[in-house]
This record gives sequence, structure tokens and C-alpha cells, in this order.
Amino acid sequence: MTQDTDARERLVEAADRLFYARGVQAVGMDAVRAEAGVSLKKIYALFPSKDDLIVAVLRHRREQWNAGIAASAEKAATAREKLLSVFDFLDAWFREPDFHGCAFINVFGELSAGSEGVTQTVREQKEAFQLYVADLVRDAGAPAEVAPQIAILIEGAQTTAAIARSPEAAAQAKAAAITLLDAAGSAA
Amino acid sequence: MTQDTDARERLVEAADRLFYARGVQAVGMDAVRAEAGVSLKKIYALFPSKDDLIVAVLRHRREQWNAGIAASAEKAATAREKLLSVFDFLDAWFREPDFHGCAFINVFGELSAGSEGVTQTVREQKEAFQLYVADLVRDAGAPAEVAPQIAILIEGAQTTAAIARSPEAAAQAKAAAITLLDAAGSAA
DNA sequence: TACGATAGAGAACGATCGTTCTCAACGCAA
DNA sequence: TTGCGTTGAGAACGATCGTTCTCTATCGTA
Repeated sequence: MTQDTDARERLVEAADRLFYARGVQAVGMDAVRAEAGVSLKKIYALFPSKDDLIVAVLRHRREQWNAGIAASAEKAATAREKLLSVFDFLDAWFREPDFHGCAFINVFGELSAGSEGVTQTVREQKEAFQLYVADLVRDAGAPAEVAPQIAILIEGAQTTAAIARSPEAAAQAKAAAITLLDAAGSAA
Repeated sequence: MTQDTDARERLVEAADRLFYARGVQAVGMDAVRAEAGVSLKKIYALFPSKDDLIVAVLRHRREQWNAGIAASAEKAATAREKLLSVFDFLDAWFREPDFHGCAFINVFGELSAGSEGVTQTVREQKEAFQLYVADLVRDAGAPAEVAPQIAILIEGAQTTAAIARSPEAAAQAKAAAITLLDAAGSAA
């Protein structure tokens, strides 16, 4: 049983690497098997279909994302600093050599028309993150309208950094967020 | 010869509809043939490979995008209004029933790892649009740093509207852009 | 040692894909 | 009319995919 969860973890992490690097549809189940060192039989015992594996990978990505956001927020004292620390997290991520965009956005673009489960998982992630931003915006004493604006900046920074291969999108978005927070603060 | 350009147009438009609705990899060349009413032989005479067809579709999308942006800018008097009219264009687009994201971002997520030509075409489009924004920001008398910030807002509004199915992302991004322009104006 | 369940390796299956080829129908110059 | 080049319809090809099945080796238990 514990070796089942071991195999499960190895599978999800291997699939995550391959899917993110090459795209979901470009990776066959046999490549996942080779990367994870888990037999096809076991793969299909743990995940009834490739779609289920994709959803599991997205859930795994969500945990990684949440952990990274939480870690960078931990060093910040105020809600405003926690909010802005998201952009520092993005900055470090954009500089990783194999970064090429938000996995959720990429998968959404690839499969949104075909897989309901995938679409829903992506939506859940983005909704949850919007709530996270909204909470911090409220705690920072800024008006509620600022929250979706900052969330849009975070979203846009990711696609801009990926397509233009420009990690500076993080700093640019952060500067914009500061302007938005300051303008809201002085208006309130 | 003119019927070649006719077939070419029908092909690109048909492929555009199918690719955008279902994703590029989910659409076979035979489906394109059926939708366009052009024989496979002629398709491969006009486009040596599917990749070439995809690039042609992206170029066609770019022309549509530029035309739409230009049309909404035409009604605006000042550079600032032209800039903000982009968000009105987005607003109308997001409300179209079959809208589901920026085709460039979607295709990038789907094929960036596999097709060099596609990646490059997406990059060209985004670069060209960033220049368009930068020109308007300069003409509006705002500092240059505001240009990438507004471009990031436009990018983020598109993915947010697609994933969250919320056309209000256009209005939210527009409000943020106004704040950024105003803050820059008062600082200058 | 013998036996039954289990699991891995990988062949097999049916479907689909991008691309090419075949063949018959057609249009047009001589 | 004859012959030739071109075209379209669709079969064919080779590759790959997700998924399942077969076969064999292994291992715990009696």
C-alpha cells in the first residue's frame, strides 16, 4: 500500500516533468512509464485514464504553487508585503532555465476544448488564488476592486514572461501593483 | 491563380475556426479539408505541412487583431483614449459566445515545445503589440515604464477572461490602466 | 517443494494522425 | 475526336497513441 503511494508520487512527478516540458499531448503513456519506472499495468491501476493522471499532475502543481507562495509570504510582515512577495516568487520562477509559462494556462490552452476534468481543475486553481489575493488586499486595507486588478497583473506577467522570455515582467508587474495599492491608499 | 488565393483564404479561415474551437492537435487535416471544401492534394500544394498552415492561421489572426484594434482606436481622439480603447475591444471580444482565450497564448501553450515556426510567430505578434502600446504610452505623455505594465494587464485580462469565463476582466484591467496612467501623469 | 495470486515486460489492438499515392474524371489544345 | 496535363476523391501507408492482454517470473504460504 505504501509502495502504491510511492509509485503514485513517482508517477505524478515524472508526468509533471514530461508534460510541462513537452506538452501533454506530445507525451505518450509509454514515455511516462519509462520516466517513472512504473509499469503500464500499475499506471492504469492507479489512474484509470490519462485524463486522471493529468488532473493529478495539476493538483500536484497546485500544491507546489501554494507552498511556494506561502514560503515567500512567510518572510513578509504585513499583508501588503505578503501580496507583493508574490511577484518576488514569480521573479525567481521566471529565471529558472526550464520555465516556459504557467502550467495551468498551458494545459488550458491545450485541452480546454477536450477535457472537462482538466478545465475544471484549472478553474479551481485560478479561483482559489483570486480568493487568496482578495484576502490579502482586504487585510492591506485596500478597496476590493484592487484585488482582481492585481490578479490580472500576476496572470499577465506569467504569459508575458513565457512568450517574450523576459523575467523582467515580474518586476514590471510588481511596480504596477505598488502603484495600484498606493493610489488606492491615498484615495481611501 | 486567383482561385488559388480563394482556396488559400477558405483554407485559412476554416482552419482558424476549427483550431480555435477544438485546439490545433485535436483537428486533423481531413477535418480541415471537409470544413474548407478543398482537397487534401490542394491543401498540401498550398501548405507543405500542417505547421505551415498553423503559421498562416496565426498570421491571419494577427491581421484580424490589428484591424480590430485599429477600428476601436479610430473612434478615439487622444493617444490616451486610443490606449484605453483596447480594453473596450477586449470587452466586446470576451462577450462573444465562442470566446475562449487568446489564440496565440493557446497555441503557444500547446505547441511551443514542438514547433519553432509557431513559437516564433507568436513571439512576433506579442512583440509587435508591445511596440504599439509603447508608442501610444509615449504619445500620451506617460513614462515608458507604464507601457509594459499596461501590456501585462492586457495579457492577463485575456487569460483571466478565458479561464474564469468572466468578461469583466476587461473592465477591471481598464480601471487598473487608468490608475497607472493617472498616477504617472500626476508624478510627471 | 508445490501452488496460487500478483506484478512486470512488452506485444497487441483499434483508432487516428500527417502525408502520399492511385485512379478515374475533366478541360483544353491540336 | 484524340491525347495530355491537371484535379479531386479517397484509399493507402507508416507512425503513434491510449489502452488492454498475454505470458512469464516471482514470492508468500502451506
